[in-house]
Amino acid sequence: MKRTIILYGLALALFVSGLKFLEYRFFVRDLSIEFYIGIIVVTFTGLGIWVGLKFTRKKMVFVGPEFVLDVNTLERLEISKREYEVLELIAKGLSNQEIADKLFVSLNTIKTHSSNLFLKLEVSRRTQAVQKAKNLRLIP
Amino acid sequence: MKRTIILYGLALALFVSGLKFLEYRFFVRDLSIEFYIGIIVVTFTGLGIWVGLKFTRKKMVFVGPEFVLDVNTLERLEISKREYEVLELIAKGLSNQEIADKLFVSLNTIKTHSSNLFLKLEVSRRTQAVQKAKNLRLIP
DNA sequence: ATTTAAATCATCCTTTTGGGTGATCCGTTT
DNA sequence: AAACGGATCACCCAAAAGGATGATTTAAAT
Repeated sequence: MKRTIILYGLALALFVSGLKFLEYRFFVRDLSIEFYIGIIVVTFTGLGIWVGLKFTRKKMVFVGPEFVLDVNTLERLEISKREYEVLELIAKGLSNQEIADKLFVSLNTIKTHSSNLFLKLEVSRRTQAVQKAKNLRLIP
Repeated sequence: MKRTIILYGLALALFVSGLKFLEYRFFVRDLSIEFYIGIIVVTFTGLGIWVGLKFTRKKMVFVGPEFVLDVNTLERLEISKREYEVLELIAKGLSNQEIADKLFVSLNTIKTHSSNLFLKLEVSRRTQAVQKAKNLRLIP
C-alpha cells in the first residue's frame, strides 16, 4: 500500500515535469495542441489502468470460488429432497445412525435413502458418493 | 466483450464531442488551459480505471485458492508417510481392500494404518477423517 | 549394542454399511 | 378412482469398517 502511494506520487511528479517540459516546447517551438493533448490522454489512460489494477488485484485474490449448486444435474439424476439432505449429512462425516437421529427417522429409513442415493450417483460407498457429488457440483 | 467495445466506442465518441465543445469555448471564451487539461486528465484517468477493471475482473475470478500442505500439523500429529498415503487413498473413496491392493500389502495392514490414523486425527470414521484432514490442510 | 519408530501381519469381536425385497402411508397427477 | 412418486419402516444377509491387542522385521537413532 505504501509502495503504491509512493509510486503514484513519483509518477505524478514525473508527469508534472513532463508537462512543464512540454509547455516550454509548446510556447517555444509552437508544438500543435493536438500532440499535447494526445500525450496527456495516453499518459492518464495508462495511469488509470494501472491504478485500477493496483486497487483491485489484492481484493480479487480473496474472491474464492463460490459454490453454485448444479440443480440441472440434481434433477437429471432424480435425487429427491430427502436424499439430498442425507447426502449433505454423509458429506459431513455423520454415520447413518447419527443422520437418523438428526432427521428424527429410523436407521432403516436412512439406509433406504442412502442406498437409493448410491444407485442414482452410480457409486457403492459413501466416500465415493461424496467425491462424485462434489465433482457434479451437488455439494461444496 | 462486444458490449465492452461498444461502450468504449461510445465513451470515446462522447469525449470527442466534449473536446470539440470545449475547444470552441476555449477559443471563444478564453477558458484557461489548466481547466481544459484538468477535464482531459480526470476523464481519461477514469476511463483507464474502467478499462483496467473490465479486462481483469473476469480473469481474476479464476484465481482459486491453491493448496499448501500443512507440514507443521502433519508433524505435530505424528502422522507417518505410510499413514498419509492411506489417508490420501481413503480421501479418494477407495475401500481398505482396494488400498491394500494398490499398496501391495495385506488388508490387515491397511486396517492397522487407518486405525492409527483415526486415533491421531481423533476421529472414528473414514468420512470424518477426510473432513478433518481437509480442515487441517493435510489434503486438498 | 540397545532402544525406538515404522511398517508389516494376524486374530477376535463389534459396529457400520450396503444390497435386496417388500410393505404402508400420503399427496399429486391422470 | 387409479396410478404414481416420495417418504417411511422392517427384515435378512453379506461385506466392509472399526477397535483392541500382540507379534515380527527392519531401519534409524542413541
